[in-house]
Amino acid sequence: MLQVYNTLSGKKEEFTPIEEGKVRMYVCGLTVQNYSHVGHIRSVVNYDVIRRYLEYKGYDVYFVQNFTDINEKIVARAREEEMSPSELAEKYTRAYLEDIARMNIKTADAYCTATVNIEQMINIIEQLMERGYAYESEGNVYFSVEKFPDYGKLSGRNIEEMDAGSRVNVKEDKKHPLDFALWKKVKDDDVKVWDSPWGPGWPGWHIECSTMAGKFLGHKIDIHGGGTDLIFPHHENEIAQSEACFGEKPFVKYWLHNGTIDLSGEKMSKSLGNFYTTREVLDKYSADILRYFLITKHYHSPVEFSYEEMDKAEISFKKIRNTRNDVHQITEQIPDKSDSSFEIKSFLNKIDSFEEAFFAAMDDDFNTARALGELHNFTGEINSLINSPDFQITEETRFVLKKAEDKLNTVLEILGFSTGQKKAAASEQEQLNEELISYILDLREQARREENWSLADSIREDLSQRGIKVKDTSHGPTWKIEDDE
RNA sequence: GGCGGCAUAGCCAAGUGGUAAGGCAGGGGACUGCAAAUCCUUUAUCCGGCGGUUCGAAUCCGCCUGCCGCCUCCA
Repeated sequence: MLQVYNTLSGKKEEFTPIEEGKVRMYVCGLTVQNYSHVGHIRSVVNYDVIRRYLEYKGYDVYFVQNFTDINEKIVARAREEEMSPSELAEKYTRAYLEDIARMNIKTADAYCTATVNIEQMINIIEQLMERGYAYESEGNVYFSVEKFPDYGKLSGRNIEEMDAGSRVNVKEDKKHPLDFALWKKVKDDDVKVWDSPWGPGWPGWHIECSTMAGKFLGHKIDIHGGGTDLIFPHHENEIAQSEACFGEKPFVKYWLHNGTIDLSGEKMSKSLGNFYTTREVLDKYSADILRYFLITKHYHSPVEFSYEEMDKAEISFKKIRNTRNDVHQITEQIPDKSDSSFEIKSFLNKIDSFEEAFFAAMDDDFNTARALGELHNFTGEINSLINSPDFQITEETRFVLKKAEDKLNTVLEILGFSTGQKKAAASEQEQLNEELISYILDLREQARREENWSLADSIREDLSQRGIKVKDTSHGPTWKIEDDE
């Protein structure tokens, strides 16, 4: 049974989608004003894993993500880069899509942007005004929080307390300090604005998510995700707008929030200027390692990013990957013998208990940290088995290890790691290459048998120079094309 | 000032009532021509502090201390 922590209730709840077998999922994307940073990518990886897991469990998931492509920041950044806001947004949207492709993120079923949905937003703002939830003031339109009794239910606040403690300068044209903009008047002559019944301007930030979630997923959705820093006011305001306009509640059944990435104890963010972009980290480490680093912690917790910890993650992840590769090498080989006295049947139980433990962890609010711990236990068992002195490759051991390999591939796939096995699509050229490498290694084995270590070592070194890493094992040499790790 | 969260070994990190997963680093072995990898073993009588509830708490309650997030743009 899958349980998820719902910010709305503050508890873990059993996950049951609104419509059986289907999951409608909306995740706040980013303001496309710059390259994505590690904090963004953590969020993306997190919901990628959640989505993959839901799909693995058989749900038909429809996943939508937005881009905020117009606001004051975009305009400011566009000036800096001397281009139009739309050009800037396009540039960084494209960069983002490149980043997530490198990260092996499954693409959303739909991406949406604010600027192509202005009409729908205006429509919703009009409805809110008709229903008395919103008012116009000097060309701006605000949502009136006092008209929405549930305001604060997500973030656990109430209007009176907030009002008392407010330290923010309040715009005088608001009826209540917490009222937020649905439509903003913009008088900048150099910037493209949109016409509206209230004059030229552009939409407030929050309305785009209500509008687009409603448009693509309907008025009630199963999962809405984002960073903890969006709980208030962004998601609180989304609830207010959507429930007030569509009249259905709850707008979102499960609110999921991921923790932020910190640097030296402070939140990594563009406004603080303390961030590492996704691409600069990916220039140093593979996507798998960054992903591993991110999911060894529970997704709610804040995570301190550092290259020291990335180095540890690299070593730790490679253990898992090496085991997967070693097992694969064995299952690909022709058995030495048809049978032997080596006892392996009991290992099937270990495969089963691993499976059980792994999925129990994932069912517990997507506890990837625990799941990875179980994975390490399992790879340890496998290594212990295949490295034991009397291990032999027989039909039987191969059969059992094939099961283990399949299990490993399944969980690595769920967690979104690259599976790396591209054997199926090997071209003729690749096959020829493989045959040549096998041939070279056969010659090297001959040299080794003759204890011609200098020749054997220089062959290994030369191959390594060409990106082919050779490893001598008790079952003979293995090789692989070096990845960028 | 308000709301919320966190505090587990040298580091990272699971664990929400039954007696401390996992990874990194370190110690000791093994395997090995070398390299790479791997295995075994070891490292918290204790979970920020003080009280309380309980047969029993890192886990529940109270107080205290420290750190962080949000309340302004933010994944």
